[in-house]
Amino acid sequence: MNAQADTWVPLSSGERAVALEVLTSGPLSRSELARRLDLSAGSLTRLTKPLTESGLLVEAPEGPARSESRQGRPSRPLDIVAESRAFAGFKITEDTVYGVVTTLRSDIVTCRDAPLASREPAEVVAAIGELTDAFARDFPSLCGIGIGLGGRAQDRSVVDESAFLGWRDVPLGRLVRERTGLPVVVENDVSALVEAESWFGAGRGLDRFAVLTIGAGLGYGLVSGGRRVQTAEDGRGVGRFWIVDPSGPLSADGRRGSAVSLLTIPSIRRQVRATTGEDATYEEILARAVEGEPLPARVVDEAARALGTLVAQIANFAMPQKILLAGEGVGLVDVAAPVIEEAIRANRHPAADPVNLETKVSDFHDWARGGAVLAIQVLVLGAAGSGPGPRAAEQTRIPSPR
Amino acid sequence: MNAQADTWVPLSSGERAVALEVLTSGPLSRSELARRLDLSAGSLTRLTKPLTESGLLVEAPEGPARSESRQGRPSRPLDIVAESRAFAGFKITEDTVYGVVTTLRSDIVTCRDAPLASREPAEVVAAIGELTDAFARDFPSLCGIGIGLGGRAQDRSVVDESAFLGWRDVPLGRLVRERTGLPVVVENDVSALVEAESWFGAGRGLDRFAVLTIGAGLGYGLVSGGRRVQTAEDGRGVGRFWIVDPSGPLSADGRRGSAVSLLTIPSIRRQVRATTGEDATYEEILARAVEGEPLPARVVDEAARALGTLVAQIANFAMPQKILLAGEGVGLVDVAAPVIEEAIRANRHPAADPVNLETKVSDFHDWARGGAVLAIQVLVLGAAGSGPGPRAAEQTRIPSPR
DNA sequence: TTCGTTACTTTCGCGGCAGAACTTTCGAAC
DNA sequence: GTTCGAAAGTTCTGCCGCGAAAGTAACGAA
Repeated sequence: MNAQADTWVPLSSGERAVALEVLTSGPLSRSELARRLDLSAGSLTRLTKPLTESGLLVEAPEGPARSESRQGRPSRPLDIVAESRAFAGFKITEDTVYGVVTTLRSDIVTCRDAPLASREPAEVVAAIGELTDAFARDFPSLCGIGIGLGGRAQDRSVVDESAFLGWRDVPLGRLVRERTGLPVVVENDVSALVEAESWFGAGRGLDRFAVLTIGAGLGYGLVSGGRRVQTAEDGRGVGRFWIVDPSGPLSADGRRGSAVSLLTIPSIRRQVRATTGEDATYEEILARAVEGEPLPARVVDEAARALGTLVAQIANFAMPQKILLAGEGVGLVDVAAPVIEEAIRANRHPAADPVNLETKVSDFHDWARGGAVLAIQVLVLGAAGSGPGPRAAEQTRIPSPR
Repeated sequence: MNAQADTWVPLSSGERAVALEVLTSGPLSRSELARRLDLSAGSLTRLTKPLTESGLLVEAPEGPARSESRQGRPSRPLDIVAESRAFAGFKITEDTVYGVVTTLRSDIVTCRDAPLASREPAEVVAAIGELTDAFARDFPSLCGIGIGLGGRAQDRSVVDESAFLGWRDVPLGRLVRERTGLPVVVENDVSALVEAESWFGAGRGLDRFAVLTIGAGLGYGLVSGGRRVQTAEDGRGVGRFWIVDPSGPLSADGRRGSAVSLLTIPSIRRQVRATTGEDATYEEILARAVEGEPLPARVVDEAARALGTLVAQIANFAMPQKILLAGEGVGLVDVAAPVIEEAIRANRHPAADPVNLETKVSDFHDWARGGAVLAIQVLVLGAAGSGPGPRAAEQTRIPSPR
């Protein structure tokens, strides 16, 4: 029952494939698994037996939805005991640490936040430590911590640089590990969100998948071959150099019409403030644009056009099967969908496949959940695996033929 | 010796992996192959033995370059007898069919072209037939035909639509097959070039690889996971809807600053003609821009900026390991490299990895070579395989873990 | 000569897989 | 209710592919 190992690494490659498939794609019968993994029915019996015996998989409680009048012997869906483990995920902002506890499936069980008096590493570690203590009281099965923040992390542990925290080379992973005694993963927040959506969210099972986040800044992540592509600019504030409209508004750093200057929440608020003189929240601006107030409407329209242009460029060049819009700034989509769609149309071939666009409003707890997913990945893959996908060793080689 | 099968399909998966690796990456010793394919030395003996016995692989003649003072037993590189087979590749333009014969390695052995009196399918088939007859006389081992053209092909056989030929639903594959008796593949020319570069050219062995072609039109192709991504807009004249500069010059179809209107050879010539009044060739315009003539220089500069912007967008969003610029219009790179680089810099994060950009001047025979590569692929993979990469069945599934 | 080194071959044994036969459990037809 | 077919799952067998280890071959260096 509780004979689960501390990591899935001892599982054979076939067993791990089964466990991962069940983890990411809900309860699945053995025959369905056989189809998905391209294995014979016999192999599935062999692979699932040790997994059910060790308690990692259980036969699902057979929901009442099984009234589907199918013929033949009813299937026995296998499921993971998602609640058997708990994971803590944190998102660090300028003034608050947001924390969540999730199940193995990354469903959020609890939220709890802590204000930050300062941005000193010690202060942040203390806040995370106290939150973790509280989490561990309620969830003794807590077995991993993932932390997402705006900035870059080396080896998923050391914060290389974080402009908004003013950090350089802070060994956050080690500090939190020493404070809590739990394994810790530190990663850029956008990267964590991309992993989370690729494993458990909108990008589940997709080969090519793109995420664009809109908030205080912009974020972009690409999944190719089922694995997130790592780049040198990850966590360094992407989008300031995506010039959407060379004749657009001039930003503080001397560039015209960058995506950041057109699309981020602070930029939109600044533009409205500059023209109307009054300070309004993002939501107010969107509401006033809907009501037809000309100045906010113009700013929002410009933002929507920029967003549509970006989405079209992503679709044109990266050709993902799906694009996810996330972050606190996606409210724009609700109020300006026609403009966005028009901009996409204007920048994309009419015969092209329609852009598979999904929008997900994310608050800070969703970002924290991304951190928890990293912790889940570490348990499942051992060490710093990144995404279900071809073996790491294959990354740079020519994949096998046919 | 000549006991090669008509297709590699009877080979086992491991054998085909070995043969493909040798085919695309020159002569390789068994131990080097073992490293690349992640197999043991013993397995390599097992896999290579039937391949050498059947004559598909031979021990390389051991070039004199082996003076490398390495210790131990000298390696016996294995090679493919590239000249054992010949392949015909064709590129159809408005007024000419360009033909080449290549080896198994896609090295061009012969070129021969035929003028087209009309664009009627019968005329084109006749021209290809005559060229093939001539090729077959000189190369009795000719065993496949690949045809590239501007347009879309269904099932690699039927020309769906081709605007410049004025064709719709022309069964070109069947017609040429009946005329020549050889297996025929028909494909969009850009797609063929992408396959060729991905297998034998700049994109060899790369997981993510992008190709941008500049000529009478624009072309774009993306390789992800070692396989070319197919899209609905392939062969339908891409780039007319990539708005690079919303305040750019107005094109005939009412759009401003599209990549096509800024970058293609006809557009550049038209712009120069409109401002100077005289008709100049593309090469003349480039030369006059270099000499400092203001009007051509301005047009060329704008084109270079557009190209740099596009390259940056591709790098930003598709994150390929390499971008290849190809086509007849890449002469632009020679005369305006600094402007292109500046535009890339302006549209890309300064901390990002430098764009791995390669330029390849392509004439029509290079396009024809792309067709030949398709024929090679058919021989090697059987039927319509597309690129070395994960098994086709895996395409839509979640790849196996770790 | 001898030794270490590297490339390749041979042999052996194990693990993972498919395939076939079988069991279980359902719906549908009679 | 009985029978049949269909689908899910299990058990068993055989086989193929791989790695591990030992053996052979061909070199350079001491």
